[in-house]
Amino acid sequence: MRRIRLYDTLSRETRLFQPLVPPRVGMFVCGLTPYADAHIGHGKVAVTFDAFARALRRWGYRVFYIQNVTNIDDRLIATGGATGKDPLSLADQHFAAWRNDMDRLGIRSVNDYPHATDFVPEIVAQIRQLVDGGYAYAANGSVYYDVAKFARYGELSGQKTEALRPGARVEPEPGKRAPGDFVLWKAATPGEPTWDSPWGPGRPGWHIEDTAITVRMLGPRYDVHGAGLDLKFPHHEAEIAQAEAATGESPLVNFWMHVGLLTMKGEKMSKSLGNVYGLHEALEEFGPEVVRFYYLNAHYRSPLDFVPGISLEEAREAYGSLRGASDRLRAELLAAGPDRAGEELSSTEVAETGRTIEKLDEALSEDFNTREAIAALFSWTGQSASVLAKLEQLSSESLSTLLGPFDWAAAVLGLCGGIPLDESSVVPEVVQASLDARARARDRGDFPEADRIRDALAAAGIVVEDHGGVTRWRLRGSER
RNA sequence: GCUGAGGUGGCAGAAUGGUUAAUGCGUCGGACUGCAGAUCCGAUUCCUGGGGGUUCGAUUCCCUCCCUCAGCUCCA
Repeated sequence: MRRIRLYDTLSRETRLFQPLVPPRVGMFVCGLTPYADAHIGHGKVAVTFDAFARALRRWGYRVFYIQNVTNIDDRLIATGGATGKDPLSLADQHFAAWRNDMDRLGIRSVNDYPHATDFVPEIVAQIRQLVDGGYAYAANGSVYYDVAKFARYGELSGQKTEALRPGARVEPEPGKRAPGDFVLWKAATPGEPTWDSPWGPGRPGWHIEDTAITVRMLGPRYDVHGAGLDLKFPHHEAEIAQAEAATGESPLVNFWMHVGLLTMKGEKMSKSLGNVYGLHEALEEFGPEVVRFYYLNAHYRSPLDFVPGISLEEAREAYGSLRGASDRLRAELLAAGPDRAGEELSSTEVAETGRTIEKLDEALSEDFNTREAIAALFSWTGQSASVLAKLEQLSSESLSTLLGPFDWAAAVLGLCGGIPLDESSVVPEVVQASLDARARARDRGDFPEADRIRDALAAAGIVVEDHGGVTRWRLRGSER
């Protein structure tokens, strides 16, 4: 098992990663409230932890990764009410769309998506523990967490409850003992979905589902909790307070991993600002790998500023050269078959390739530095340029060796994988007929006609390139 | 105001108490092309927010100031 160091937000230090029960790793990532479609900020979190889980698994850890779905919540009820839809089926719809986008993004690591409403008995049981333990109190059919009873409340975020800006957005609900207390169980309001509880009909508060789920599925303590930085307070603070008070065990989480937020031209994305860029649109326009590359090309804890019309375009340019090299390599190996004889790599080249793979693992072992790994991939392709330029002379074995770093990238980062060219959508014979016409035009020196044909093909998304005496074509955006 | 994360070349973005501070994009040359693209070769050697301090040596450690973003009970 590889030695990994990880930054933990709670202790504010980078420490050796030691799972509670190696090689198993329990991992929980705050999921979604499916009241709207995923945006590119959600994609960043998803890709970060997808790649992180892939890396751990590559290193021999047995990762159990779950992501919750808050399918009952104020926003769902509000959105449902506005559109005349049942909140639960609204949640199902959006969750289905979310899953489609995540599949397209290449998210493969999540083992399960537990839904809040499937854990109501666990939620009620945990609230009861908190009430019995004196950490929570009932009022007007609701139950609140008494923040003052949990001494470490605020430790994760460095907040002191008494220092919170008074009155800001703290609802001065009747029944609350202190403004900072948060709701565990919300008394029923007519027309909303409700469940029975010892305190009367109602529904779960926002924070409680996570700990009900994790205690049940991962145990009272687990290894990794991930989410966007914006959830640190109050949500994660509440999770700690709930779980640790309910189970009596501490710490709830070994490593808190908070992902730097993605901003839009320097500002937070939000519906009220009207600057939300949908993940679906990004995938449509740039394809999954460019989007993944964009996220992974920065450290996960750094904030990332998204500028429409620039950020993903730059990512496409940068990623294109890596993708191009891996495509050529994979295509050549496919053409060569497994047993082609040919030039062998020098021992230096073999060693460099092996060392590159080692560098990739090392980069991710030090606080999951994907940017460093990508830099190593670029360096290696740069160094190997002369070899990569004469692939048709190499043996199959040499080609396989050279594929090593790209196979690593495919497995862990979800980049530079199998050839995704969707050539079935064009008819090769038709393209070839055009190319033949162009070749005849070039032969007789009619370059305006040759260029007209090339431009027409380009307009259809088919890029024509002359390599020495050979003309090749490919679909534009072969990274898709 | 309080809490947290940041400030690195034209841009994006790593790293480190010590050889020329990665890598990529862009730009500029060259090779190859009818031209272009792709690819290859080379250049872009005076970039670490300001000011102090510790040190033989600071971008890194300490203090201080300035600026940006986020959180302060909807948020990934």
